[in-house]
Amino acid sequence: MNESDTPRVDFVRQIIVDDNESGKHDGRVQTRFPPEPNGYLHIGHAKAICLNFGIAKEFDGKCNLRFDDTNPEKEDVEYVESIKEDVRWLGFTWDNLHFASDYFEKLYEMAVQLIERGDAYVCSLSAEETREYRGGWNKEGRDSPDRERSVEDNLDLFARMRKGEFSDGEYTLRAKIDMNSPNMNLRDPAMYRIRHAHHHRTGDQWCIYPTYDWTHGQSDSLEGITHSICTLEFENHRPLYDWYVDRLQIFHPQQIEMAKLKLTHTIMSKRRLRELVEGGFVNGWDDPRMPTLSGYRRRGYTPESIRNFCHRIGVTKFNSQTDVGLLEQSAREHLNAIAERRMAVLQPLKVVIENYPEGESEIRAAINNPEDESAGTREIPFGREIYIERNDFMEDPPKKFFRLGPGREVRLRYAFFLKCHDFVKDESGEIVELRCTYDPETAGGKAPDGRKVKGTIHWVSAAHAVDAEVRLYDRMFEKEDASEVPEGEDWKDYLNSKSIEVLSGCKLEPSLQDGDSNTPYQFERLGYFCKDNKDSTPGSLVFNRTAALRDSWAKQQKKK
RNA sequence: UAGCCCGUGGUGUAAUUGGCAACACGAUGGAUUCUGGUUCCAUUGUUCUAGGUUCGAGUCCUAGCGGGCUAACCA
Repeated sequence: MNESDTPRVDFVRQIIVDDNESGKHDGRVQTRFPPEPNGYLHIGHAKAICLNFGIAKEFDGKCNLRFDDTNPEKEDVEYVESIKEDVRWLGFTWDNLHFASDYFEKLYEMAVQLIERGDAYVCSLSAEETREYRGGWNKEGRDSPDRERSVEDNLDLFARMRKGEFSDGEYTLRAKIDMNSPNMNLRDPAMYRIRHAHHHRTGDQWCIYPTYDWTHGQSDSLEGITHSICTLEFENHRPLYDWYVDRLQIFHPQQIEMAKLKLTHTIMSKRRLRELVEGGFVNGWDDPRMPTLSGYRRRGYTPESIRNFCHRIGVTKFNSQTDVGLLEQSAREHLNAIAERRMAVLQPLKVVIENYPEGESEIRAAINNPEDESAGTREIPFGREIYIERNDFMEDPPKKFFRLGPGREVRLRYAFFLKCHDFVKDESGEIVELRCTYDPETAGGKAPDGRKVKGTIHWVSAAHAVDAEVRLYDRMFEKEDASEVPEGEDWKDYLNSKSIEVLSGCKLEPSLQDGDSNTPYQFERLGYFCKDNKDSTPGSLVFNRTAALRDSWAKQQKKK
C-alpha cells in the first residue's frame, strides 16, 4: 500500500487535467509550496506539500519552494532551515528555491506602476482610522481623505517612505479599488506599511514592507505558477489577487482553494503551537507529542506513512475533521512492513526458572520480521532468570486471560513453555518475583506430547538485558475537537496530562544497544519504537513509542 | 446583519459529469497465527430538508436548514 495504489483524481487534479486538455498553459504545470518562515511545519503543511509536489511529479511539472517572508518581525532563518529540512525529509525536492523578499525591488516597481495608473495612493490614516473608515458588512466604507491625492504627490511620498523619512505607521500605500465592495479585501487594501525592522534576509535595506496580499499573487505570477493552491480562507482574497495581476497585465496564475487539514485531539494553529513551545508545555517544536513534522520524525513516524496518510485523506473544499487514528494507522501499516522485531520488557517482573541450571545460558534464534523474510534472524540469550511484563501475570486471572498465573503455562516467545508455581510478595503486598519451571522439550515452540498453551509472552534475559528509558506518548488533547473551546475557557486546560509517560529501568534485549534513531523497531506485543534522536546515548538509552500495537485484549477489558 | 464557499455510512473520501451509491479506516462477529500483532472472511447505509425538471437526480433548478471564511498596516 502506498501513494500510488489508488490513483486519485481530486477536484484540484481534475482542474489541471481539464486545463491540459484545453491547452490553457500548453500542458505546463507549475506549482509551489509557499510557507511563511515563522514556525515549524506541521502535518497540515504536509498535506499541502504532498499535493503541490505530488501534482508536479504526476503531471511532469515543477514545484518551487518559496518563502513568503514579508513580515520581518515574525520571521527567522531558524524556521527557514527547519522548513527546508522537513520538506526534504518528507521526500520532496524543489525545482527552484525562492524568497518573496527577493522580489521586493520588483514589487516596488510594480507598486510605482499602479500609482502611475492611478490605482494606488499613499494614505496617512492610522491603523485605527483605516479600520474605522473601512466600515463593516452592513456599513458602507468611507473614502480616505488622501484617496484623490495626485499621482505626483503619491510618487513623491512613496519614494520618501522608502527612503525612511517617516516613522512606523505614519503612511501606507493602498490600492484604490472600491470602498463599498461587499468583499472587505477590496476596500482599498494596504500594499505597503512602514516598519523600521531588520529582515532576516534583506537586513536593513528596507523600511517599507509589502503586505502578503500584495506580494503573494505577483510572486506566483513572476514564477509562472499555473496552479496556485492555497487554503479556503483565501477564497475571498482571490478577487484581489486577480485585480492586481490584471492591472499589472502580467501572467495570471489560477488560484485553487482547498480545505486545510484538521485532526482530532490535535491543534494545528501555528500561534498556539508556538505558545506550547514558548510556555514550556512541551519540549520544543520537535517534542514527539507535537503535530510538527520534526515531532513526528522524532517520534518515529516514517515519511512514507505521512505521505500515505495525505493520500488517504484526499483533497476537498469541505471542512472536515480527520480522526488522528487514521494517521496512527498509516504509521503502523508501514512500520509493520519494515520494522524489525525485538523483545523489550517495559515494566519488568523477575522470573526465576528453578529447573534451569544456575550460571548457564543459551542462544535462541528469533525471526527479525515475519513480514519480510529477507530481514533474517538474530540470536537472543536465554537463562535462568528472565524478565517478563508485569501485566502478563495475574495472581487471580479471569478465564479469558491467556497469560501467566499460578499453575498456568505459557510459551516464551522463541524459547520454551513456562509454568508458574509460586510467586513472592514484598511487605507492601506487591509481587516481586515469580518461581517457575520450563520444559526443555518445548524448544521448538511446541510440546512433544501435543499439549497446547493459550498465550505467548515476550521476555528478556536478566543477565544480558540492557537498561533503557522508554517514553510513551498519548494524544496531546483529551478533547476531540481541541480547536473548539467554550467561551471564556483556556484551550490549554484541555491538554492531556497523560500525553507522556516516562518509564525507566526497562529491560531490552542486547541487540537494541546498536542502531540509530532512524531505525524503527517493533517491540513484540507492545508497539513501534525508535531511539530518541536527541536524548539517547550509548550509555543511557532512550526510546520513544511511535505507536502502540492494536490491542484487542485491552479493548475488551475497557468495555467491561 | 452582507458577500463568498461547503453539506454523501461512525470518520475520511469516490461515483466515468444525469444511469445499479462505491473505496479506505474504524466498529462488531468469525477464521488463521510461537506477537491478544499481521492476514483472511462476514456484518454495519433515509446522499441535510422540501419542492421542481427528467423515463431516470448524490449530480441540474428553486427555497429552506446547517456549517465554514471574511470587517490586521498578520499570513
